Amino acid sequence: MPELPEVETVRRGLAPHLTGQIVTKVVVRQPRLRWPVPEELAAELPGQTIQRVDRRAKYLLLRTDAGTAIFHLGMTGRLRLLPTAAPLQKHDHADLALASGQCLRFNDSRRFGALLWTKEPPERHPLLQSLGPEPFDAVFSGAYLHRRAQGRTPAIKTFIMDNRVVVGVGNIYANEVLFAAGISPPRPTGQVTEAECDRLAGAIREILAEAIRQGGTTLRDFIGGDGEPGYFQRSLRVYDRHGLPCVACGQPIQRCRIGQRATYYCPGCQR
DNA sequence: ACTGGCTCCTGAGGGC
DNA sequence: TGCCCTCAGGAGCCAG
Repeated sequence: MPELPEVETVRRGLAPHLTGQIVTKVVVRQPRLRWPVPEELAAELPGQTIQRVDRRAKYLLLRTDAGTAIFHLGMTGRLRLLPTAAPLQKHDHADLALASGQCLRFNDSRRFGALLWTKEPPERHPLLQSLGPEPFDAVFSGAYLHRRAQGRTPAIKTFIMDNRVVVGVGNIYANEVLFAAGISPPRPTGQVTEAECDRLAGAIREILAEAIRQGGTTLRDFIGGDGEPGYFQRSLRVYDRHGLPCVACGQPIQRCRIGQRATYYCPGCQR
């Protein structure tokens, strides 16, 4: 399940292979993804040179002079560079064929992902325009979080997963970050102190940065297409550890649901 | 302006 | 062994 670190890992893996490449053809086999794949993509992208491969939140942006292709990997999306003639597998929904003879192939079993096309600057796309800061932006800080948190009653966990507040914190990392910061997930957002917001902002940056660093070690798997990174499995301290002893104090990890999401925490370490 | 709940989809895993 | 049910999850969307 790609979270921000995996999307960044995919971007870093793909960028050197895609930058400067000419897209020769777009093949869409299954246009019914999270949103329909726009017909303009296959009409307007071929012939264009990919100038840059960027990331905003969990969106990958392939910029050309005519427009930008936007990928979202959803839950199960995979992007791989393969020979154009590589045999198709189940759920191979789209190919961007390149002048090099390779193709960028999008596979997504659950179809929560997306492939879009915009002629406007992608920052103005409806899906991107109301996104909050990147966790590594200078404007993202404990003071920023604390200011945004004022007067909010829902759980702090829901708050940090809100893309309008900060991007890139999915369910797994929300659990891990709150454990690292020593904050109980159901705490009403407005009750979290400025000192706690400082810890929270720091934990978000550190845990995502560490995950990106570890994701880098599995870069070749993405490109080769025969594996996916398992880095987060090794580092998880609360997620999916229901009933197991807390790594810090030994108390059993508790599980509950917040906003329809599985939530794990240590009642001893998190207040 | 907020906020909680629903929804898309498929595959894994548990229970019987 | 096999079937059925539940669950998982990103994030837009809508109703209250």
